[in-house]
Amino acid sequence: MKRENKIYLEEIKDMLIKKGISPSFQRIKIYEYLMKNRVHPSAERVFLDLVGEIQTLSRTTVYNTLNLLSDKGMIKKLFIDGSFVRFDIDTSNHIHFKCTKCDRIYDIYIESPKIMAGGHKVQSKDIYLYGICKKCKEEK
Amino acid sequence: MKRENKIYLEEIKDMLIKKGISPSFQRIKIYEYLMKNRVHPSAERVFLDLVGEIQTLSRTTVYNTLNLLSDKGMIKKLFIDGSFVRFDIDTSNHIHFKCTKCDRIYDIYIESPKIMAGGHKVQSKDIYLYGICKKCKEEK
DNA sequence: ATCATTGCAAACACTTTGCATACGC
DNA sequence: GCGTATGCAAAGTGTTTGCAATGAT
Repeated sequence: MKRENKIYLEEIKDMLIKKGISPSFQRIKIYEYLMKNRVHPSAERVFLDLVGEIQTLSRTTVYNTLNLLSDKGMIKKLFIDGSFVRFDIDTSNHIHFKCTKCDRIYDIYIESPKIMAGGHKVQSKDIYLYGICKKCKEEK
Repeated sequence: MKRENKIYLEEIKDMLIKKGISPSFQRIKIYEYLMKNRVHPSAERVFLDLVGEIQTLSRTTVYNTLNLLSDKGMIKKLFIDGSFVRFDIDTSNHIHFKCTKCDRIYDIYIESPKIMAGGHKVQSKDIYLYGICKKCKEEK
């Protein structure tokens, strides 16, 4: 178990290096957090959940790291909330559904619709769905 | 010309009343601005462009009005920019393309793709495309 | 010893809130 | 005259920046 985790961390280290990011303790832990908590957390969420374990952690480092990972294409920023950014460790081609009741965000894997953009060169595409999720529907 | 504009303003007045919004001078002018400037402006943009004409206008009123119009479904908030909200007077079903070079936003009218959301109840859908627009491509 | 990363505090940008003034019916 | 809209200033959020201290090689 402990050994498994160690391997995990080594893998993260290698991924960071491969992207040209020096694998500091904080950066590894932040990336690990995103791997283990696939809830599209905000920077604040990452900070609050990690600061217990890493008491000296600062928001600055969290923001810096998340921006760095995003710039290097290791994570993706989601603008699904209007007032703050969420981060997605899954950079593969998928879309998001946000439940307006419980605020959970779900990954939806569909083959992305081909959209003609009237002569503009499309480089990326964000699709956000909003509504009531399965779980909330059933609870109702 | 002047007469035409008058009619315009009367129509806006009626639309506001129909939605249960009392048609104050500022509200009419803000809505009129959005009708005439279909560039998906930010609140700040609306404020800066109108404060020349209406010297006493305040940002508060602009924000209040835009939120009110949005709550009543007369305009739509766009979260295409991450750090600030843009407003779209066209609430019909369409999507947006943002040029990452000139920051212009284009409306794209397509028949909206039907997206299955794994059992969740989808109530609304935002599709944002990013890339280089026709104009910027040609200038290059 | 050098260079990069961290973390604090302050600054920032966008938006909302509290409240007194002014306006419209 | 009464209720509502306005507008100022202040507060609130989420994020970035400047810079000194720390850490890694």
